[in-house]
Amino acid sequence: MSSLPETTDLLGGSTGYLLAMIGAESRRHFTHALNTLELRPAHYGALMTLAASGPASQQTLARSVGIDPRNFVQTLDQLQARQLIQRHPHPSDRRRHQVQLTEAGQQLLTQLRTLGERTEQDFLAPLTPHEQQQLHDLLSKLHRTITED
Amino acid sequence: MSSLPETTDLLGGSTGYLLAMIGAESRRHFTHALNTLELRPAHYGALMTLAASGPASQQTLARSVGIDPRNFVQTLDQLQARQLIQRHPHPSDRRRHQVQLTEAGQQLLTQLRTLGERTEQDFLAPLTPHEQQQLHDLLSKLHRTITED
DNA sequence: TATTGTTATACTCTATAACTATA
DNA sequence: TATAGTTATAGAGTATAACAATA
Repeated sequence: MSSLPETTDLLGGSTGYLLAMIGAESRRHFTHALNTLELRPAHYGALMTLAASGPASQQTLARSVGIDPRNFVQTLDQLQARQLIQRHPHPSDRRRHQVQLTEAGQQLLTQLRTLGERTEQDFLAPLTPHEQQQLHDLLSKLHRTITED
Repeated sequence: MSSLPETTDLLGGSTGYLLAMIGAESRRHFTHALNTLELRPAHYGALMTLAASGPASQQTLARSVGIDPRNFVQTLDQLQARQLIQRHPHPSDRRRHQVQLTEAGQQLLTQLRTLGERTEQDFLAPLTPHEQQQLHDLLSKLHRTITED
């Protein structure tokens, strides 16, 4: 399904339900855009987080992206197969793998960033810039409190 | 994974990503609450929409809930097996099934409504009532424009 | 004992193709 | 030719259990 329920339904009265539906739609929108680069959201999250925070262990990275570390192994395998990331042994802890971007991975970042921004602007176009800022602030506040637990 | 990524990550700068993550978390929260009644979100959507709009065809109902009609058949089968809904032949169109709540289904609604409200309030607790209203308005506006296509 | 990475498995959600019976 | 309901199937996302190597 690519379309959301009509506005006449009563479920739309619930903010929680709206949040779940629009969140899913946002993800679909984003997933579709990433398809042009043959990437999925988890790949995007991994690459962007690596770019932002530098080399990290798989556990740290997985938690930052919001993916279960056990399900993250395959995601990294796929990125490694495309030579976008590398796994190195951690200098002092032999259990860990230090994950980092390759040159190819870094080169992809420019495209990834513009694609991300364009896709987001496309999705949020119905809102004014001020409303977009409001939405971002409200979501940030929710996000902050939820993750504080 | 039951926890969202930390606030320090750069993905949180993207409203679209926040939307997708918090939407998923809202759904998890809601799914978990519905578990106490051995129902899933699709069941909840079907029952609440039936209560609001009265008897409807499967197609109409599926679209109102936001589920692909092909995937909706099983959902209705399960509700019917628990005798919460009934399928009747449509009086003038023999292709259609008229779906409606049973008495048991209607009796469940009270629990469903209080559970829905309590769950939503729990999730949105970090926001003030005014902020909750703001969020609802913004999401409604997005929802309306998206479904207008 | 606890943690890192891994494999295997399962369940839900979502998406699509193909069929039937009716219109 | 189009629509309503159905069946079957496949993929992505998510979750859990169990294991080896290491701390």
